[in-house]
Amino acid sequence: MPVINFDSSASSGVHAKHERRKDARPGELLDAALELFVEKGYAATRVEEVAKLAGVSKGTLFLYFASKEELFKAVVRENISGRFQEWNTEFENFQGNSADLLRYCMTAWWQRIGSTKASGITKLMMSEARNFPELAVFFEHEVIRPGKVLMTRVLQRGIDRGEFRAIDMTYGAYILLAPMVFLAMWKHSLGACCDAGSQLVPEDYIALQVETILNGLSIRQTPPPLL
Amino acid sequence: MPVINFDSSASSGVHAKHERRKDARPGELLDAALELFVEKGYAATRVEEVAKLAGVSKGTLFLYFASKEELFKAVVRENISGRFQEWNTEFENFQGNSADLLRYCMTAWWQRIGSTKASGITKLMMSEARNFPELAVFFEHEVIRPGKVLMTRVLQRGIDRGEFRAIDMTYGAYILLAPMVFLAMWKHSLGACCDAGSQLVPEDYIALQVETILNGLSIRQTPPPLL
Amino acid sequence: MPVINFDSSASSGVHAKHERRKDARPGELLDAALELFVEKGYAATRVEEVAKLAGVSKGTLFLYFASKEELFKAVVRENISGRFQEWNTEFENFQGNSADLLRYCMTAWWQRIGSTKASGITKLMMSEARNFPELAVFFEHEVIRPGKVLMTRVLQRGIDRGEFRAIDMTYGAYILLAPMVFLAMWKHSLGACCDAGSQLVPEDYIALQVETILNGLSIRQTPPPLL
Amino acid sequence: MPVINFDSSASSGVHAKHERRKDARPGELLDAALELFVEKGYAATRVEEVAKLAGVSKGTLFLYFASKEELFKAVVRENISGRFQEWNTEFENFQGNSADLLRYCMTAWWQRIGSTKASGITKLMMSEARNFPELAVFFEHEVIRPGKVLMTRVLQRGIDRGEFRAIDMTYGAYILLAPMVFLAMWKHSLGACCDAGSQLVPEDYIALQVETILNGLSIRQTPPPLL
DNA sequence: CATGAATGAGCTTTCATTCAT
DNA sequence: GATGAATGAAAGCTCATTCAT
Repeated sequence: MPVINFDSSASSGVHAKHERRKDARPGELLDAALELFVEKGYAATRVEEVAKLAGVSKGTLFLYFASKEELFKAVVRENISGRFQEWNTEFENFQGNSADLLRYCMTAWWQRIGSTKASGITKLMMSEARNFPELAVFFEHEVIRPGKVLMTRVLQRGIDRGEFRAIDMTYGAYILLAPMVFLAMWKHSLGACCDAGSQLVPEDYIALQVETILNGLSIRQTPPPLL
Repeated sequence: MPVINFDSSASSGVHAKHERRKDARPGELLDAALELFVEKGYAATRVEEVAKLAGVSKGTLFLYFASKEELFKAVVRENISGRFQEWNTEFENFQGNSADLLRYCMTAWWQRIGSTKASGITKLMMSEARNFPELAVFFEHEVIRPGKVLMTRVLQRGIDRGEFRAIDMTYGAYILLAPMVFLAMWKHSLGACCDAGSQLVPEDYIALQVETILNGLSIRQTPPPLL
Repeated sequence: MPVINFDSSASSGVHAKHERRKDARPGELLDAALELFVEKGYAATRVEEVAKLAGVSKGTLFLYFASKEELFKAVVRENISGRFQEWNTEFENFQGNSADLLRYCMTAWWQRIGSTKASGITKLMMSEARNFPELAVFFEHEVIRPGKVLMTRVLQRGIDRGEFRAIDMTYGAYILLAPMVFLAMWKHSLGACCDAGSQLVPEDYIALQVETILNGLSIRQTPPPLL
Repeated sequence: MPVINFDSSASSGVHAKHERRKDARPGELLDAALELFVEKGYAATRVEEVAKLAGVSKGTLFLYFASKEELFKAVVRENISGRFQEWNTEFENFQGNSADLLRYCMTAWWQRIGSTKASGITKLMMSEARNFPELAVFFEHEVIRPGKVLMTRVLQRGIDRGEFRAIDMTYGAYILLAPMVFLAMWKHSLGACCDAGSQLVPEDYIALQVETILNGLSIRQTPPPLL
């Protein structure tokens, strides 16, 4: 049995593994999976690499996650979709005016998602949705839809309170989503490998987008006629 | 690396099609590759499919392009080129006010890029840049940078003429780029495979974004204080 | 090979069940293994399923049986045993004519073997004997040979008493064995998964086979000339 | 490139394969597949082994057969189901009496199927149908059903011409099928690995079964009363 | 005694690339 | 030039078996 063990002076010649605690396994695997999915994308990430990064064997990964697809879904649930409840609560308890709420939304998004690996998941889904329709449907249900609902409620709150002008709510949410999704994409694509990336300071970009949007939603403005 | 570059033989950016059968081969392969790369992305496109769509055998493809990667580079070279010269000229000759110019920019982008396969290349580059750093640099130089310059000039024109308020020009261009890139991504990802996609009518989305941006750039607005 | 053989501890062929919890373990494992081996065959049965059905962990199974193969052998040892003694006694005590004896044989076979899990072992052995030559030899000695002997005695009784015509006894037993083995196979293969299976009512099939065989063994018939 | 080539004094160091004619490939693969499927069963046969036996690589097999399942289906079509047309024609053109027809059927079956590897396919299907339901359905449609129809027609011909007594046709075909299927099973299971196997001379077994069945179908016999 | 987390060889299938024709 | 048969290194996933607890 030519097993080479670098870890320790294992008592016997036979494999001496089983070294870690089982409770931590799923979390370690999810961390490793997030890391690699964000770095390489879904298709290009090998489950064996995920396992290796988590310090376990290929088989162990499948002990905790039934398939690569389920692993990915768990990563999404862990890092994104599970948080909407908290965010909805924050929204409902928010006391300030709607401009401040909108500012808070976007800066909080940056701090909690945009600046973390979680934003890489958004990038990944936009990149690979077409080749993995089941994942796309899952992501749409778990992330896009609740995200759109929340953004719509933020805008509607402003309109209802007379703070924002009444825009078409069909696409209203995209006014807020587009800058965030763009930033997530940018950060994990061109921004991650070109000099150009260093030219975009996310906090400043967010601040500019927020203020322009707020100005754009201002009720004091008579909108110019369409083309 | 026996890479054949067709740019040199084509006098202008718009290359001549429908030449004699033999000489048309590489062009047909590039067309087929564009079609499939846009539809499925780089990694998920199989060279055999490209060859079949071009009506040749797999072996023939490798006669013209040393590898899948070289094929991809050739596609980018062929399709992303001197369009900015034309657009810069249009910009310089534009007679109307800056609001109309901005409207024109975004609707023209949709008609010429967003609604065509060209937007698929943008999507693909944002998706796979990290796995192809060389291509990312190439794309940044050839597309992103001139695009940013043009958008910046549009905004600066408005500020200089007293039509837009003076915003920070470092990231100003992204106010216009983010909605366009987001739309290109959306169209080729979640919009292409989820029900949610059918809810986004590009022309309406563009119109709302334009008007909100214009309102946001309005000088009549005293911006609300930052958080 | 720490193989545990429970045959020696069981006084007779019918072993005592429902002992104390601890001692019942191996028996529960054997029952579960019989169930699953019959249902899915040897190769397709997973040891984890056997353990789960027996209500123990995978590790426990390997505590009692050195390997999957040893488990299988134990199942065969446990379930194929001294039934022939009983049957031979029944044969010797049978009072009626040989046609009725033959009828009795085949209907009793169906009731005691054909319609029970025991027929699944016959099916499994016929299916996987080639991959387990040792087991095949064992099965031939313990089951096939005594069965053939018994069938031969039934036929010989009829011939000796002038009830059946004198056929070649070398293969005579197969006239009775073939329909039974075919039914056992059919029931556990195509009959278990195709519509065709529902068309075969075992009792009717047996009845028709019996009567045709009896007619075929009739002495009143001048056999037609061979080809 | 440590490729070892024993076949020839290959001109260069790079792999020198492509040595065989392409038209023979599918046939060679089907032969190899038949060989191994019959020897080891469906599940236990590795496609790589099939390829190796055919003298090609794993990838080449998938060039001709989309999957292991399709390979198996092709083997069945090649060796069994494609022959029913011929057999039906033989049946329709048969001029002799029905006893001779029945004799001809079973001896021809032995010569063409029973004594060849094709009988191994029947054994395989009876063994693994339950674990591969799709294959079972396929086999039922392609082999079992037409076989049953043909056997039924043989019996019906005899009854219609007043040569056989009128038995229940629901299971009549099984009177002929059971001895043949039993023989196929026996030959490829216990008969292939036990001494017992050598005791069964197929031609004699077939002859005895045929004559007993013919006698059993005789109209001159008043059937004994059922139990 | 009993557990079940962990292993890793092995399976079917894919696909960029090669090269004799 | 052009072909397409052939390759073989991976990939995702399974499961009998081990062993620290």
